Amino acid sequence: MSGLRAQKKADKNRRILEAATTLFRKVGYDSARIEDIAEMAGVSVGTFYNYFKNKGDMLMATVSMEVEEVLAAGDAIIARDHDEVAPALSELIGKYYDHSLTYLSKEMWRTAMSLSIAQPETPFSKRYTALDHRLSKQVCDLIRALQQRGIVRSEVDCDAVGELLFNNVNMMFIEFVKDEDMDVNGLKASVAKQNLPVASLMSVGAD
Amino acid sequence: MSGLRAQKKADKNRRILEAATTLFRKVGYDSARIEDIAEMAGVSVGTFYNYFKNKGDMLMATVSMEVEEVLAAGDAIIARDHDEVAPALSELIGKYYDHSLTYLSKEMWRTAMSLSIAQPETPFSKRYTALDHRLSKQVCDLIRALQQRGIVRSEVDCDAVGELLFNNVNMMFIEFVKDEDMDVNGLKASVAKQNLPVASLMSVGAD
DNA sequence: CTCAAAAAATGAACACGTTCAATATTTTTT
DNA sequence: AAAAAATATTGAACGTGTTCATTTTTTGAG
Repeated sequence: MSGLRAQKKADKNRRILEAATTLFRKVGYDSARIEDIAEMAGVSVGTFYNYFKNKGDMLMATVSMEVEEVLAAGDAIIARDHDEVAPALSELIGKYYDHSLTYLSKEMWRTAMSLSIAQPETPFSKRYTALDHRLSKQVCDLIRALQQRGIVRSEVDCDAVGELLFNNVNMMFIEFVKDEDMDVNGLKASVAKQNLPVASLMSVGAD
Repeated sequence: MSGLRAQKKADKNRRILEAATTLFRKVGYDSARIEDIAEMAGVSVGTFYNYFKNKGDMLMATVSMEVEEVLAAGDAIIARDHDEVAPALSELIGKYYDHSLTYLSKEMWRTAMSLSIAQPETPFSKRYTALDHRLSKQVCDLIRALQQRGIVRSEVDCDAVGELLFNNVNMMFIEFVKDEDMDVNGLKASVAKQNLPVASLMSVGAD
């Protein structure tokens, strides 16, 4: 039975991941020492590094799950009928923000973003950046869908506006995770206010 | 002569700062060890920490100088006459980008941004964020100036649009410093493309 | 079943940012 | 000018992420 080794491996992988996410949420990313994670998972420090490239890589599993779910939810929103630009945008962006703290704490987001900027050549950063681009593309897709339904002016460059809006969404999210006192509703309100002029200018009918 | 101590202090401060920036640019931020910086400055490691709170704080002096200069240049641009939105925006943003690598390398920017996100409660992060806000406000000021000259539609919310545009500028700058192969001209072209629809929609006269 | 080769686990050792008790220097007081 | 107080310097020691030579476990062929 050659499955013994494979099963042990899968089991340890799961135990380490569980221990890490538990500790990250309980004591924070920085204070969760590899030694503690390894002990809680019932393995040695060396084994931890056998399963994960480094401490930061542990986060990516969680970030990835988070973003994949929100992308799926976003597709469902785009598929629906919308008759105004601003509410459609608010719904998609609101979904991003509402979902954001499901698996990750603000501190975990900060760490993930920080790592992806600090070491852009690592697999971690490349995966993070790829997820970001898929989100950006989704906002572009929404604008394009609205344009095809005749809600957005036909001369508007959907990709240009979509990227612009998403970059704002992203930057505001950075401000959000940097400020422990800021809540999701405040964030959504700020972004809605920023989007409004662009949304109304690009709408058909309004002038 | 009570100036002996003060003069020594100023001298050491300068020597440490010089050594650090030299090494950061020569071998990169991560590879520049405190021990090396201290040795090059002719002081002990302990003394380094007497003058600077930590390694990251060394960067802030440089970042601060960089941004202060660009803010001054930006004010001069805003004061000038403009008759179109897009070129005015491009000029201000182009100045930001052109100036950005004067004192800091891409790696130093990445480190600074990364630190400011990872530890938002530190003085480092607070200073960085404050500089960011002043830049954001400057973009708002430009839009407002254009509006007062009758170039931007009167119903446009200048702060909303300004923040949106600046957040895009900022996010694109993050992409820029994450990619060693991207040059300033490519960056400027991308941002100009993103700005164009908004610039033309908000212009008086165009529809 | 035995045993050699492959795979996995281990924890001591290392690197580097940071701290701090001890020491040295400068300034002030008398 | 001597002593006391204030300030500055020092480098060994510490904490924590990461590496790697060694040991243990698993596998499959003979």
